[in-house]
Amino acid sequence: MSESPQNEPNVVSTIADKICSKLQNAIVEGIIPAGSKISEPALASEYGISRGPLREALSRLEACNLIERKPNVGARVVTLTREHLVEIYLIRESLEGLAARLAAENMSDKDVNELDALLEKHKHQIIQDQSYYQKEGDMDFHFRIVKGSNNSYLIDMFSNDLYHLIRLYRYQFGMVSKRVPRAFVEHEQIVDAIRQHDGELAQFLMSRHISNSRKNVEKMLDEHLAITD
Amino acid sequence: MSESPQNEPNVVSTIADKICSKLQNAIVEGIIPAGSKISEPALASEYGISRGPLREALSRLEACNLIERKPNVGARVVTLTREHLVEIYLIRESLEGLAARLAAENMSDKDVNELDALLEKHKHQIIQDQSYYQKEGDMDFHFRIVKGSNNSYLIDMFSNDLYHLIRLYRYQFGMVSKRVPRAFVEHEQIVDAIRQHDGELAQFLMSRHISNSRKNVEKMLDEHLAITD
DNA sequence: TATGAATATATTGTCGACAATTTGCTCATT
DNA sequence: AATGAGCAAATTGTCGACAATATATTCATA
Repeated sequence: MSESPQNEPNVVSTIADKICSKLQNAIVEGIIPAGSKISEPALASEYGISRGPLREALSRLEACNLIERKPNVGARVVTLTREHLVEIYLIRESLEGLAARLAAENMSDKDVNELDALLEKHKHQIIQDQSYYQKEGDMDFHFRIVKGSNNSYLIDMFSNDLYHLIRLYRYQFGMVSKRVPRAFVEHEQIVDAIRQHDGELAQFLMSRHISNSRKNVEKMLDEHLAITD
Repeated sequence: MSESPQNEPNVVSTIADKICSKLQNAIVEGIIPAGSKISEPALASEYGISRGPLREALSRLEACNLIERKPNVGARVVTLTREHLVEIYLIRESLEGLAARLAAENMSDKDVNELDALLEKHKHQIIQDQSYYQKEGDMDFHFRIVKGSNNSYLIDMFSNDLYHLIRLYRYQFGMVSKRVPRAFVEHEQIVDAIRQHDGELAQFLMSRHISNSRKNVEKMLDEHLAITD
């Protein structure tokens, strides 16, 4: 049910919580279009709730950079730009590089084995359904390593802010790349480095992995824009 | 008036905005003690407002990791731990390293000159008032470089989340170090690298600068704890 | 016709009251 | 005296209504 990366059953009790999750998905999937204005009365009646919990949800959406709010004016869904996407990738290079280093230093053998099992699962999924791996599978891998860092702020940033932004751009720019086999090999290299507790190497490989991914995306965007124009 | 790092006059119009700023300062300065429970009715009447905008403010405080909320239970100010402080420093090493690199690539000569002027100002302040440089002066320098990165998410994270957390720990652990002269030299080195548009070097120097700072803080905490026990 | 002021409409911000849930207390039972 | 069930008090979550602000429209004037 829940699209959020945390494993816990996620018993979202309050209305604000539920509506926040729904809105996150609605924005990611473009049901509420990028750049569009958000009307509080309209949304409230649409979801059958009052404006109180809705505004609480909007606060959180603002915090995770999915909407922008101006006092006394209202909220808009963010507009997607190539520049912002690059900005996000640069931050991921830096932050997930750190995460990989810490994961290499901290993860137990048991954790590493589970990570390996995940890769094994992905190997089969790639054959039968590349698109799944490209979306959720890749996300699972990266989030697993962030969790392995054991740094609460890192985990927090990833699961609250970055996670939704990454999904948003994946969904709406909807790019399917030829990089899947290459990316999978890079994942294997990263896990190897983590298993050997080689933090420096894990950091280097993770940064480069995301950097490669960024360059690939930039190239695709350029080509796509060239066609569109 | 405003303690926030952005330069704009910061015309906070809405009550929720003002109360959020006030609460941020109150928490940073320990007026609302770390680890204490927050009573919505009590706070609301204390500040002479209703619970609506207060809850909106609490949402933001939660987003910047100053308080923790549990549904149907309430909010508590975060508790300060050595581990969390180290986590924050690690993230700063990574993120501000990136910021320095981007700043070296992007900043105009005019921006670099202003940064230099800031250092010159600090040089005099150190002589007459070390404590100022150690708190706000250091913050000014680091924020200036983050802004120089021109990465909106980086700027956002720093000014919304990290900024307040850094101030919180500085205030409450209130450590005054002997590192001021050394830190100043490191600042100069970083600016030099930025002036030469040597991104790699700027990143390395900034990461090491924060890493040194972290080690110094860890050492001081250990000594302090040793005395306390 | 174009521009701008004045008004009208709609939207956001704030408030106080009620509902739902949790916490603390009382009291009976072992 | 200690434990636990049941009840009372307090706190959080939600709602609908009102106030303040911004946007849209109307109308007069150049």
